[in-house]
Amino acid sequence: MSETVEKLLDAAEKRVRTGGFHAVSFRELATDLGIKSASVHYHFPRKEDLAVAMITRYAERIFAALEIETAGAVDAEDRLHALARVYRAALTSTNQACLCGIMGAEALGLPPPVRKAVRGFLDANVAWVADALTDHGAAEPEDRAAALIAALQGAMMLSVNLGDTALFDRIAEQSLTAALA
Amino acid sequence: MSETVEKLLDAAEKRVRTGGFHAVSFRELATDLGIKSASVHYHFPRKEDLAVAMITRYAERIFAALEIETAGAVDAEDRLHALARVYRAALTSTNQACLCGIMGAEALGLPPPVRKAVRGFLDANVAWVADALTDHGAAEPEDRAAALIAALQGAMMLSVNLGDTALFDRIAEQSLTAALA
DNA sequence: CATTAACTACCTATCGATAGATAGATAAAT
DNA sequence: ATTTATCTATCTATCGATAGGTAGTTAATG
Repeated sequence: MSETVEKLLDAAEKRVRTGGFHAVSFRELATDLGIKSASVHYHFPRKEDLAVAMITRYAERIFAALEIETAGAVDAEDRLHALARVYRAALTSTNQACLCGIMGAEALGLPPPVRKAVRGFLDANVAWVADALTDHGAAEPEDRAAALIAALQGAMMLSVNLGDTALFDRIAEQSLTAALA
Repeated sequence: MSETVEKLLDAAEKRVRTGGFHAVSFRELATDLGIKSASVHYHFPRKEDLAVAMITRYAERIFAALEIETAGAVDAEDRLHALARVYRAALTSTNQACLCGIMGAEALGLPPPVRKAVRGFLDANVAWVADALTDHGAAEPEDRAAALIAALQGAMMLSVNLGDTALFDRIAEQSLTAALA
């Protein structure tokens, strides 16, 4: 992936996480990089191409971070705490919620390929947690996993809106305990 | 409130809950009602005026529904179940998530008055739950209330994205149990 | 009662800005 | 010579917003 593409995805992600998919324009991204909007179209013909690439990269980054954070983790509790740390890092680094939490909120208004990519990310997250909970011997691991992801995504949204980053940690702690009970 | 204003707010709410604040235009709303966009500006000079009115009406509707659903409810469990029913009705009536959950996701890109209104709604919801949990004698009722609202909001987002409305119910049941534990 | 004033709810017409997108040229690198 | 990455220039469509006008209703005044 070229440097320009990386910078474009950086700029786009920042803007989407600020105001959503429809709050981003090719001209703004071009200005961010000091190029022309036509040049952005060279790298991403349509806006949905940009969005899908952005989500793909985001997903890879999150799961790579999960890989690192779970190094040496054996039991489900450690693995879920690793997940909370990864989510927390995504939240606190820029004080913005999860990219796919935000695009998930506007899902019904997204171009189908973008919506599909968002769903893929959310599905993969739920499956990852369900895996851990299955190892833990929890009852109905799929539903518990969905509940945990919902709580963490909601916690990010709430923390941003109430201007209380630490709130995420307090919610995460409760939700993890509930998931493992 | 005039009939036209009501219809405008209906149309706007439907569209915001589909794609967010930035996915709504005065022209589309005008077309929905069979009038001209200039006439929409007559009722709501700026877009943020429309959004704030929409949130205000939404909040009133939700809290009125809560009032009805909690009729006769004494203990916290019944009151929280009433909350879940109200949220569920908001979700299943149009298969769209909470208006303020969606606008909360794009909070950082909203005009300040709109962001403030969204925050007010979320704050009021947390406070309502905290009230019930305080009566219930729960430890740290504020944090538990925030966790429940986060879970319910996240559950709506997840249910819409995964195309599984019943998932909301399963997450809500778990979250309510955790909040009351 | 008749007239005037004010108000409501729309209209036509238009503004400058911006949206996503495309064609074709240019210059450098492989 | 081909590919890559950018440019200039432009297109159509739409954006939020404003100015100014027109019926129809209501309220106040003489």
